[in-house]
Amino acid sequence: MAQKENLYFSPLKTLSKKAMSTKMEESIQSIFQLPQVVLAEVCDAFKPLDLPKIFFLLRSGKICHNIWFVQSGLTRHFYVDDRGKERNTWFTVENNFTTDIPSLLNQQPARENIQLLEDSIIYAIAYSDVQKLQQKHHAFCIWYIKMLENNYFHQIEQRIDELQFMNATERYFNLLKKEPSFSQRISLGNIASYLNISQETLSRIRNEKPTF
Amino acid sequence: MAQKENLYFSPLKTLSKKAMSTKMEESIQSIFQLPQVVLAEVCDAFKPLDLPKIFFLLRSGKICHNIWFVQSGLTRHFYVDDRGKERNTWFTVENNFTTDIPSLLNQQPARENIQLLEDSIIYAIAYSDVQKLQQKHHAFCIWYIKMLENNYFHQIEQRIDELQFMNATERYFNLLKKEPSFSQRISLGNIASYLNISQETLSRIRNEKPTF
DNA sequence: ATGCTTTTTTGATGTAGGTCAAAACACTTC
DNA sequence: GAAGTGTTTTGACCTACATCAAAAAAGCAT
Repeated sequence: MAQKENLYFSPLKTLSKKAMSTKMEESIQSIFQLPQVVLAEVCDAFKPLDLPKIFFLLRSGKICHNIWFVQSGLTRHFYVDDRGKERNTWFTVENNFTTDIPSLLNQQPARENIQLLEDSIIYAIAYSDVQKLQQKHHAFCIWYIKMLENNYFHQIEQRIDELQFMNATERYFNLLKKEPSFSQRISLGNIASYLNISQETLSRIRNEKPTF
Repeated sequence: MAQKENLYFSPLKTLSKKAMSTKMEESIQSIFQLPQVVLAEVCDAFKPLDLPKIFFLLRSGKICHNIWFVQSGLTRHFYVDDRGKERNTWFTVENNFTTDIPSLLNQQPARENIQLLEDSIIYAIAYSDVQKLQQKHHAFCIWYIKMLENNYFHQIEQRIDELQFMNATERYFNLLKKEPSFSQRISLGNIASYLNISQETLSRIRNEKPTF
């Protein structure tokens, strides 16, 4: 799974403000209705980026400074274990916020990499701006709490459940149910890694071959 | 693991306000320094309870209305799986906040039970009061965000890691390192359930007997 | 101390899913 | 279309840990 990643270490292309879609505004407002002034400020803090497949939003070892909103496209979060194997921990699909929590909150080097699996339109907000907005606007705090609660907690609690209480087959079909598009968009190997199943076993599950 | 739980279905004993320790105040202030007025209001919203071992803070099927602060004592979170087996999902030790997120946030029946493993002093705040405080005090929002971030995220991300990337032996020693007191305070069976290991295997791990 | 209950340990056996190696398939690119 | 690269499938074998059953130990009440 060696990537031609270095090709893409060019500076981020920035979309014009005008090209900034209202889709993100909608996403923001659907979480909690912000006053127009605050909304404008929040949107202004999010910088739109048009990025190619294979680009790294975050590299292991670097400190994470952003929260991202995936407007279109797909990311995978992974780290390299002590045996050199890439381990996927998360995918973020369009209309979701994402970041690396441990690195962001403690401003410490990230274990995770965040890489694009598809050409994507991403809005990035600096964590320093998030903190400023928190200080400045009470309404933003409320929005932020709800964003964490809806977006983050829910998903993460489910993930624990899957890992703790489902077997390989159940994990796979559970994922298919939640994210039907994944089987087309993400390679078997990447899905297997996320589900903590070997490629071979996932292949057998997919083809309903019993392990005999 | 049949409990004599019903013995304790008496109304909650409430401690006098005077008995309310400053320990919780300290815990609150250590997360984020609140203005005196706000702090007073927050403390006032937390009701102290002196509860016996085996008491249930939350029962599966009920809607969770509170966030709790464990001043002293210990809780276990568990649910009963489809085969009738109790599955521990979490322990909360003194000086930590706890609740059942899925039930609290969506005000839906809980899957989890939260039960005391020791006589405990618990401070309970109604979620409705949390929401009122959020609306009323900007500072409280900031405190709340930090509380979630420090308290919750960090622990929960670690939990995913343990489940996804560690084997049984690693999970056990990792827990011992993080919570050395657990081996004294919590029965082997309860620890095994939390670690998602059978009692027998955990017993062998503890006694360094290889599985042959 | 003497039961009685609950928890922990030990041993024997079973199985889900991992690992290794090779073949089959699917893509790009020339 | 052939060659090259990456991905998926297949088969043989292995291992970590579960399950079942029974014994031993530890907590309790009386």
